[in-house]
This record gives sequence, C-alpha cells and structure tokens, in this order.
Amino acid sequence: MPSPQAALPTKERILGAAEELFARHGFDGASLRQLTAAAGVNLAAVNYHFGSKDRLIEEVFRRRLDQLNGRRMAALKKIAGEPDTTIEDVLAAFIVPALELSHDGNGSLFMRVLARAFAEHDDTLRKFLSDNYGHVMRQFTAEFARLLPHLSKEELYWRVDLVTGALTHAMSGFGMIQRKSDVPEHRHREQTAEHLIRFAASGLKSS
Amino acid sequence: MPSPQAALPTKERILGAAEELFARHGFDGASLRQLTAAAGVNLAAVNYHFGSKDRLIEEVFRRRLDQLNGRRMAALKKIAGEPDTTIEDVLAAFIVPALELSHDGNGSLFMRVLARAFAEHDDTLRKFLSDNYGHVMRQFTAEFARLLPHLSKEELYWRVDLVTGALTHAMSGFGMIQRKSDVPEHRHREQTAEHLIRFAASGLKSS
DNA sequence: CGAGGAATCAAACGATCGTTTGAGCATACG
DNA sequence: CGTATGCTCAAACGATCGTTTGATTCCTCG
Repeated sequence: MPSPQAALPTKERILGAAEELFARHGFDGASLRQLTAAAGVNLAAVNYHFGSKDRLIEEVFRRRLDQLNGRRMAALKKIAGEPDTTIEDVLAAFIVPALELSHDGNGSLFMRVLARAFAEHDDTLRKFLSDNYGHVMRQFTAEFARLLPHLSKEELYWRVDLVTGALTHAMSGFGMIQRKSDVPEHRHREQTAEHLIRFAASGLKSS
Repeated sequence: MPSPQAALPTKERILGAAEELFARHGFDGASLRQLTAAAGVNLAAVNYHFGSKDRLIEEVFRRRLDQLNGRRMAALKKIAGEPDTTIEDVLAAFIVPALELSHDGNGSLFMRVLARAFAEHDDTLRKFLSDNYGHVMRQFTAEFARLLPHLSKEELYWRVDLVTGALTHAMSGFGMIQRKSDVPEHRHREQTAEHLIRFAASGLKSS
C-alpha cells in the first residue's frame, strides 16, 4: 500500500517528510538519509531540487509562513484602525489563523518547527525569521499600541513578548491541550481560541 | 592571560564550558572538540570524568536544576496553605529564584539550555525533565488550585501551561528585555520580576 | 522514431562526530 | 626509593553526516 503522498511530485514529498522529521528530531537531528527514506525518494534528490539542506529548511519555513502571515495580515487589515475594534479582536486575528493551520494536514507539526526555531539561537535562522516574520509582528504591535495608549513603549513590548511566548508554547503542543473524542474538531478549535484570547487579553490589559 | 576558570578542577571547567556551548549551539550542535578546547582540557577528559556526552548533559541539568528547584520549593513552602497568600506571592516564589539564577554567573545561559530542552521533543530528555522538574510544577499547580477554587481542573492546567510558556520564553532571553546601563543590576531584576508577575497574575485570574 | 533535457539512481568523497586506546605523567604512600 | 593510583595526552577507530559524481532512466517534442 503506497503512502498517501506517493502520488505527489518529489519536491512536495520531500517538503512533507521534512516538516515532520524537523518537528520531531530538530534540524540537525533529522538526517537527509532518514528524510529521503521517509519520503520514498533518492538521497540525492534533496540537493538536486533544493540545492542544500539549509535551503530545504528555508523552503519548509517559507511555504507555511507565507500562509500564516497572509491570513494574519488579512484578518488584521479588516479591523486595524477601526473605532470599535477590541484587544480581543486583534488577538483573534493573530491566533485563529495559527490554529487553523495547526489543524490542517501537517500544519500542527509546523508550529513545533517554529517553536524549535525560536529556541535555536542560530543567527542566520533568526535573521531569516526576522525578515519573514518581523513586519507582521510590528503591525500587530502597532495596533496593540493604538488600543493600549496608556502603556509605555517598553511596557507594551514586554507584554507582547510575553503573549508571543505563551502562544508559541501552547500551540506547539507542549501543553496538555488535547481534544476529547466527543468534541468535534471545529468546536475544539473555538474553545482553544477562547482560552488563548481570554488569557492573552487579560495579560495585555493588566493595570 | 589564563581564563577565569583556569584554576578550577577539570570537571568544573568542563561543566562551565558545556553550559555555555549547549546554550549557544544546542546539545548536538556543540561538539566535544569545541567544548574541551574552550575548557582548555583534553578531548578524552569528558569520557573519563563523565562517561559519555549524554551523561555530561544530564550533569549540566542536574547541577542547576537542583539549585533552581531547591530555591523555588523553599520559597513556596513558606507561603503554601497560608490564609493570606496571594497569587502574586506564589508567582514570585516561582519567578524570583529563576531570575536570581539567571543573573548569577553563567546561570542565564542555563535558562536558555532549559528552553532548548523544552523545544526538543526527545523522549529521554523529556522523561529526565519530568522526573526532576515535574514534582515542582505539581506543587505550584496545587497551590494555584487552592487560590483559584472557582476554576475547573482543565481551565487551571490551561492557564498554568500558558504562564509557563510565557516565562520560559521571556527568561531564556528571546525578548528585548535588556538592562539599561544606568539601572543597577538588582533593580533591573526587581523590575523584570514585577513585569512577569503582573502579567502572569492577570492571566491566571482572568474571569 | 530518435534526440535531448529533466529526473533518478547507486556509489563514493571528505569532513566531523563520539568514543576508545595505550603510553606518559604526576602525586602520594609503604 | 619504588610503586601504585589518578589523571592527561596524542592518536586512532568506526560511524554518520551533507554533498558530489557520473551513469542511467524517463519523458517530451521535433
């Protein structure tokens, strides 16, 4: 019985297996030999299609980050600057796309990859993340600043940073967040979003 | 000019260099050759004194975790069960020892090692952490449960998990938390503790 | 049908890893 | 003094890593 990915083109099969193995064993921990074996392709295929392992890592990031950033920015754009926008609305624009992604195919694995990337203090990886992620964080921070005008810039950065840490931690699946079998998928996602938003909003607004 | 550690015994020099290099490059990323060179000892010294690289990693953890857990439990014991204890008190018992450690010698590097260990989903490492860290988390969670009796068990676990994520993220130095040169060390530590405690308390107590 | 570029393959390359070895050195004790 | 004992050292071992090579297969298009 062929794997579900067996019919996909080689490049896609590599990206899928890479996402899974990077999440499970880290970037150094997952070797190209494991990876190509899991994908059912030849060892040399990675260097042929991507040039190097590092470029494969970047591609894994780019594919999902583009999705994630796109959805977040679209959701933010709808509410940014509006007079009746609440902190909860902005948090929802940040959190819901990530939860959607994390329940879509292998997307949840990507959130673990992302958490791992935060933990790696590797400079080139951090620069890559800053280049492809930083402008989104800045836009959201600007909107938080508008809704929390009494906070100093330093205080605001502090709180946004703490919110980011909590969400990254939670969504990469460290916690005990587990869907009960009698709760439908989309309902569980809503509940998760409610928990995260309530917690983060409370932390942001604390006097 | 000899390194500051030059006079220390070989075992201590290895542990110091290991803490630094593991924090900077990860457990796999830091090789025994870099490590022994940085410590100024022979390559074979690690296997002679510790048996293997894995046992060295465990020793790095044990040394600091014993400190950290000891101080946290001592601080908790003073306030647990007392009628006038607040959420903020419990959070202080959890946070202040970590901040003290992170400003004591190479201690701050250890918080990064710890964050890295959380990101690694390696089973043996997680079991080691659970064995040496889990009982502390359970004690703190029990005290939170006492002070937040209206929360369901599920809701409580959620919030404790989010607090843990925020604090791990913040204390491992991802954020922009930087001491200004005109603020004395101990004052900066107090301010950091205030930020963290206020944020976490607000998140825990949110209705 | 046949030429030609794209893709795949087994095999090998050099580098680096954790670990082991066995000789050499030091210090302490009879 | 001689000899154990604890430690350090340079050197080598086998394994595994990312990458490259050159031949082979596949598929498309004139």
